Amino acid sequence: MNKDIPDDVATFPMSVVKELTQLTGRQIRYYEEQGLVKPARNEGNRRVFSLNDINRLKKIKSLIDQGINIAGIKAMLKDK
Amino acid sequence: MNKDIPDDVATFPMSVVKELTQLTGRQIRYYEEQGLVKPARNEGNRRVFSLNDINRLKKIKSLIDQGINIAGIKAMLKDK
DNA sequence: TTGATTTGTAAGATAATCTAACATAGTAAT
DNA sequence: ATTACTATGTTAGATTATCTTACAAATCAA
Repeated sequence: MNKDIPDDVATFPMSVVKELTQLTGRQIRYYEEQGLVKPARNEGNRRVFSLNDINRLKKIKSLIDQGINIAGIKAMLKDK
Repeated sequence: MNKDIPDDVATFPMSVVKELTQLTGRQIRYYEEQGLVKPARNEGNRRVFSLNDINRLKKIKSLIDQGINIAGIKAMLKDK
């Protein structure tokens, strides 16, 4: 009945992503700084995340929880 | 591969809902005041919308564009 | 014309997010 | 053990987003 929102369309603000991923804002920004995620920005320079971004962050969170460091995660997520 | 977000979970901020529905903030707040939508609120009293909310607003927008007034829309959307 | 409906706009307050900087615990290397 | 690096926390100050309330204006109905 409805058109849903594609996985690559950025619609989620930081607050929601923090809840959904169980990551802190600091962590999310750091992972972006490390090139692990590249959330879009709105006109006011606020980050806006897609479902793809969120799933990627969940994956990162999982790997972090397994004790894998950023270098390892970079290697594992080098592709899509 | 991914768990998506259920239609009734509130994750969208005003800014995104305005874009997705082509409604103004004023309109959205007015429709809420008229009982046509009931978005959730976060801890800071900001509105947070679910996909169901957005689809309902799109329906309202469509009816408004057809020249139907609030009373008419209320009648038509009285049920779920 | 009068009154109600619907939306715009503005003001002032509060919340959310941003960047940059410094602090710190943990890990690895020397 | 000391040093250096990694990953995250915390704080500060600035900027953006959203909230409520009020008043204005346009539209529609009586």
